Amino acid sequence: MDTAETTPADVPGSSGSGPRRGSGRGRSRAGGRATASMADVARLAGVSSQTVSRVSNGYAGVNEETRRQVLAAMKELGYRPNSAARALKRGEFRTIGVITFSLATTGNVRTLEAIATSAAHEGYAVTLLPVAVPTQDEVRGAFSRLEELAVDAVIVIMEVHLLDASTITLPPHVQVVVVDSDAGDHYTVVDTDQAGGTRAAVRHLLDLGHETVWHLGGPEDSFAAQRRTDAWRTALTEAGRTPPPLVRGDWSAESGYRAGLDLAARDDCTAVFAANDQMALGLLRALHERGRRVPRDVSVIGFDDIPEATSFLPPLTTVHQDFAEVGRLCVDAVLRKMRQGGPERGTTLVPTRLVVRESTAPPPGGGGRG
Amino acid sequence: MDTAETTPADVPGSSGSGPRRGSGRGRSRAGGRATASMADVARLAGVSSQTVSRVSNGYAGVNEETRRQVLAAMKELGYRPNSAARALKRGEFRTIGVITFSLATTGNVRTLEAIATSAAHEGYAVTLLPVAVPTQDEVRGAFSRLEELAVDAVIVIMEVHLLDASTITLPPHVQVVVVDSDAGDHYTVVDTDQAGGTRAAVRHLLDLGHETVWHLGGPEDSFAAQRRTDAWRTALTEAGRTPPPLVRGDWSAESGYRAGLDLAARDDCTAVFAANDQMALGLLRALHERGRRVPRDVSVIGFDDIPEATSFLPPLTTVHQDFAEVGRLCVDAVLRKMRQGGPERGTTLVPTRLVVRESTAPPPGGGGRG
DNA sequence: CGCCGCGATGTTTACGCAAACATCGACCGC
DNA sequence: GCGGTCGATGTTTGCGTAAACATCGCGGCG
Repeated sequence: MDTAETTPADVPGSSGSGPRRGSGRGRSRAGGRATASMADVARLAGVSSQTVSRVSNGYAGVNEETRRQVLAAMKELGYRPNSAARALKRGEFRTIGVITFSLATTGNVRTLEAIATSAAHEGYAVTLLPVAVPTQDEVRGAFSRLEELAVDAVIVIMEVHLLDASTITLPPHVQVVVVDSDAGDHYTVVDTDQAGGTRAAVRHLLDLGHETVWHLGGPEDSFAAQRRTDAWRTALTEAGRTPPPLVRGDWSAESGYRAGLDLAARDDCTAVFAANDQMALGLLRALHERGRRVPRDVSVIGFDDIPEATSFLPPLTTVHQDFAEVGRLCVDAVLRKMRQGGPERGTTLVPTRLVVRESTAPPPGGGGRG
Repeated sequence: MDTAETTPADVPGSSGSGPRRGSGRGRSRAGGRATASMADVARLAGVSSQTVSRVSNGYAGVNEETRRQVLAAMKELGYRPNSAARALKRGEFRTIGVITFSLATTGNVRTLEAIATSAAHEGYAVTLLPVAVPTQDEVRGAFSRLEELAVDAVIVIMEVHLLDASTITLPPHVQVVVVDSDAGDHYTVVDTDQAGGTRAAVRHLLDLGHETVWHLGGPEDSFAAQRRTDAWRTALTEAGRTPPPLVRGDWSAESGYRAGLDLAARDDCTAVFAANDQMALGLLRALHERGRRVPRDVSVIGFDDIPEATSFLPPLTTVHQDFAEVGRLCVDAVLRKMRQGGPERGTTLVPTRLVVRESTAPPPGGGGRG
């Protein structure tokens, strides 16, 4: 409407003057006019398309006056660079693929969010690739889909025995960074310092005077869970205590509840370290139902520090993980690898810290050594 | 006529054996060989690149023997179609962009997950576009970034007064579907039946004998929250009850806790409908701290049915939303719009249902009408 | 005074793929 | 047996962009 004066003929895209594409060529998708191309802009601005390209990419060596005209033409036509053509020409997509098995856990989601934000900041888009079932086949399938997909690099957020290098072929130029895995030897890995967090949690309980610490571990096939379990055992052993039998859940609150029912029945259980906050929640419920008060009778520590942890009954002492930092580092690492081309193996650890709230206290008997 | 004999000149695209790309032309990124193109495959298989294309796209009309040879050549060279070239040629990217403000709420995440899964199923990729701050500017920015991005359609998961049609320009061919918004008049909207769920919740409490139902609402700028609040008020009014003053939170458990502290102080408050489960969790804690037992003294209902709701103290009665279905329908709708080109306004509602657990009971006095 | 260099711009070309069209041989029916 | 047809394959072309190279005009300098 504001372009009322514009004579129909001098808006090129549509029939300009020559029989360019007027015939309905191009993709006149869905009844709408196709988008303007550089050539359209060039014609309107009275320059060559190469000059439009130069302006579009912010090159030096374009006369200020010319630049202004081109920009005006772009605006008038609503020109947007065609990213497919760009990608084809440049040989890169400016896109990072993220493969993830589940978005059910806080950690994965927060990491993903941070990745997306960091990537956007760097001018990269993020393509999400969900893997329905975490089987090797599925993962392999995801990777091969990803190859055809328009991505320059991949970040894998996943427990990964599934990531078997021998079965997965990636185009040589696609760099990979893995979160939360044991794949340290073959890949670049970014993770939180789970061992450190676990140690801090166990120490905290021991310092409060507990004889030992029980552990409600995560599923067997999770390396994160395994690492927490290992660290728990080590911390206990180092302190000269005997690790009680391991109790396992599957990350869900429900499984924590079931395990908690057992734990509640044992009088010698005065302190439990749960491998995540959800299970701690279920545990809390079980203990409550069985009349074991927290923290008076039993102390509980979680892992993750989900926002709701402050509202548990009682507010949960837990190990905080900085997922935002993990996401950021992933993007950094993968971009660095892309630019340098180097393999750059090894693991980057993001510190964790213990957040003490109200679910831990000295043991009932004569705790606190006094 | 096959590879070896091919005179350099007769395979134009890449000059047969000349200084093709070996010299580091093309994108010899990261030290690796560039990927094989159709022409490479064609040469190896001794066919034209068009035939390779036909095989690659599963066209009929290719001799079985030829097809086998082409497939073998593809395999040998590790050929992967270049999606940029494909997109350029076809004029579509096979990608759906998802704009979302936050991945902090269960609903958004679950919806996103379902979208990604459905999209993958349809052969579409999902590009994630996070919007840091939910201001109109930010949203507009996201949209314009999205335009340059390689997407054919957009799904917006967002509370959206921010989605002001007048300020947002989209390429005409990019279809939009909105989740969780009031934008019904201007956009295609998919949402859960929040009013229905709310009504069910209020009815349930009334049926148990409560005189009225208090409401812990979500933030003012959320339409989802607003709709739940409206429906609560309506349900109460229809039943001839007087809606008590509205109490507001911000979706977080912490805010539920704060509000709960107030609510706990009122003896006339025997039933609360919280606008989401997180706030209900905080509410539960506040009530517990103040010695008001749930459900004996006060009944509580949430909204969402997050997995942890079963492990609250007590297990939470709540309104279940089928986010997976929402995601699926979004993809369906947006794909349908793309193919038909139609505007197709209107709202699709996914049913919700009340899940009764242990946080609701007749009121303390002489509830249950007897 | 003609040539060089340089800044500004235009022209050509190729990225990889797939429609559109061309070709080519075999087989059919009359 | 010859035009027609059909299945299988090849050739040309162009999508929108940007690198590489070409051109053009101008001012300075030997």
